[in-house]
Amino acid sequence: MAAVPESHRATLADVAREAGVAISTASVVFSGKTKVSDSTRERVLAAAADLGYTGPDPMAASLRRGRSGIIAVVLEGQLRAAFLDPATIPMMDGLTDGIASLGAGLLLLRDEPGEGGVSPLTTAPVDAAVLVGCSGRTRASLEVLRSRGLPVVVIEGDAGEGIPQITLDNREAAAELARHVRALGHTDVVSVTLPPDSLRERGEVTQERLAAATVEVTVDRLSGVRSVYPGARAVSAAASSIDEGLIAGRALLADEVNRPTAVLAQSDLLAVGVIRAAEELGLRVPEDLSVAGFDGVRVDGIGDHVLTTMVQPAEEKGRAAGEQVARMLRGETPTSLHLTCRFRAGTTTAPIA
Amino acid sequence: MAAVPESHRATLADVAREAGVAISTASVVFSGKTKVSDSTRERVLAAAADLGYTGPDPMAASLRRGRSGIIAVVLEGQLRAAFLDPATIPMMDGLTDGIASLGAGLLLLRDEPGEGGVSPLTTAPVDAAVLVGCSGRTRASLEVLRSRGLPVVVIEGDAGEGIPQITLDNREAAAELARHVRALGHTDVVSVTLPPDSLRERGEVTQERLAAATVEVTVDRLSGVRSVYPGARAVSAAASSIDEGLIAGRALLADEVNRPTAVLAQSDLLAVGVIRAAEELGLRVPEDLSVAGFDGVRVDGIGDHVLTTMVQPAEEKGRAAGEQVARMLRGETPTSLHLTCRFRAGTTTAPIA
DNA sequence: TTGTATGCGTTATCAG
DNA sequence: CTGATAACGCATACAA
Repeated sequence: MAAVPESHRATLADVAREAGVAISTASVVFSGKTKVSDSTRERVLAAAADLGYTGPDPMAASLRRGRSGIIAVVLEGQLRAAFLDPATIPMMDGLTDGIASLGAGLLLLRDEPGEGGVSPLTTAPVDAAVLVGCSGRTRASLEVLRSRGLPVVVIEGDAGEGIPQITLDNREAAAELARHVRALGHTDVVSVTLPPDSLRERGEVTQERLAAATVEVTVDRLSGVRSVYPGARAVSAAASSIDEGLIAGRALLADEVNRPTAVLAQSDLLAVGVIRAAEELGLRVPEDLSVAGFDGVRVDGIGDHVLTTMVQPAEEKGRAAGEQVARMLRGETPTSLHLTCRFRAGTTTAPIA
Repeated sequence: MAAVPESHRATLADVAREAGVAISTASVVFSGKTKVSDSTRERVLAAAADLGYTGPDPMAASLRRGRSGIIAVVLEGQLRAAFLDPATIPMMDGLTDGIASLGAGLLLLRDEPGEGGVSPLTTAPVDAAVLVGCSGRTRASLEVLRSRGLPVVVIEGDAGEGIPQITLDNREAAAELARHVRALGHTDVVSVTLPPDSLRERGEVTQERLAAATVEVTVDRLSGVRSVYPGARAVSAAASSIDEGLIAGRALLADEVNRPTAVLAQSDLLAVGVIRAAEELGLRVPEDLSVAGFDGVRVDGIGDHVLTTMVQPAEEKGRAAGEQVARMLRGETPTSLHLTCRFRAGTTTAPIA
């Protein structure tokens, strides 16, 4: 094998010349789209090896076929923010599977304009895009993508006309959980919610605040709870994390007089935090306090508890999005999907004493 | 704005014709590489808006420029496996920063061959690649990338000749932590390690097992501990998680007779698990047991403890890799970097009683 | 089965 | 400041 000349990488033309065949023939040897005699193939492959040719140039191939083999995943803000949600990773794994039939890769994009002021969304060679949690700026990203004529799928976000989206039955699922708790006899229930808006302030979720809320999932899940417990009290955390749940839990449970008998947390992480707050205060879960979560992701550090929760099909969410992308790329019409969460009985809720 | 014809997206040629200018002129209006009179620019922009032209086609531009604006991040196995390590996300954020000057995006690739048997590594239109945790199959990926003539940077992995790599002073950092503990008077110390190999079995780290270990970081950190505490006992966890630390901690601390006075965990997550195990058994940290971690990432759910640990420059790791990539792309010679961890005194270690 | 001819949509060079 | 022109490297329809 000859050394690779840094100056000029070998091209198909070089290989063809070396092998004494036409460029198209050499091309076909690599794409496999047409039969080629064994002898020719070998000659071509030998020439390729000799020249250090490792296959068609991806950029040239992309231009020619009109496909780059890359799907964009558009997340809000910093990566670390997006990955704070434990459902994100399984979702991405599902997405990877969903687009596996395309042999495509995932391009991680933030929805912020980059250095030069131009968003990578405008300049990235992608075949399609998946928007995750479409709110605020993401809405603008959608416009850009659409105007480029790219297939777009939205996961859990307000997409608008004619854009396939993957949604969760957040409201109904929250209601189911609430009914479970009601069936256990609880009447004094508080909801610990995700941040309702980008302000991310802790505290009571008032009417005003709810009216101005921008995070759909927060609103939906709370609405589900209140369909069972009208007017139920709700306090919001500043983020979805164990520590935030702990803070909310401490505030909630410290007041012995108005202490609820059950807490419905809008995420498993928050629920774990609440449980920990309860334990700190000497309350037993579920004997003294029932706690339910939401998401059904594997939470590290929960120890022996099994959280009562609604399991969301996180991986399925990604896979579905990927499949719709694949369909659109094949020219088929995509469909929106509404996925449902599944109730999981755990050890953290019990009949009221 | 005219409707976008699905049949044929407008091209620069269309815009130029509509605006009555040469293609090259229209091109410069978008690239800004040359002065253009205001009047011409406006005509071109107007024509573009009219035709629904949103800018140069990325694939064509890529081919022409020889740059796709995409950097590959090659991770081992499933995404969820890679993201189990809490240092991964800050690392990715750093990487994003590091390549910001390139205006490039990150393409997530697994190092497994895809559907058709051909790895995306061969066909993805990327300008460079960052390999994370180079072991086993990743080693083969390196070959592929190199033969394509792409710049490659390796983060925490065995890269081989002439490939710039970003490494951590795992051994020395572990030793520093051990010295801290020794200075506190502890003589009975156990190390809870990361998995030494892909078997991921829990249990005593024997001589044989250590000799057959494949995970460099595990070996290095243990070696650092043993440079201070020769022959110190070590038990391995099956993964880096709180729950695994809990399991290891229970096993370690249950035996009252041989109970160590200090535990050096190879990750913060493991350390938190050990602390929890101690608390379960009624041991106070740090009064009855000192526990130190490694990584210095923010661990959710740790409550009020501040872990004594070595803070690894996770974000810096990514940034450094990104910067080296940027350098190589600019034709400059890259350099390998050896980053050092910083000791952070917390509330989980104390002088021996 | 193999070769011929086009053009995918740009950008860079250079002349006007 | 603007325009003509030549690649960039390949994949396909079609002819042989």
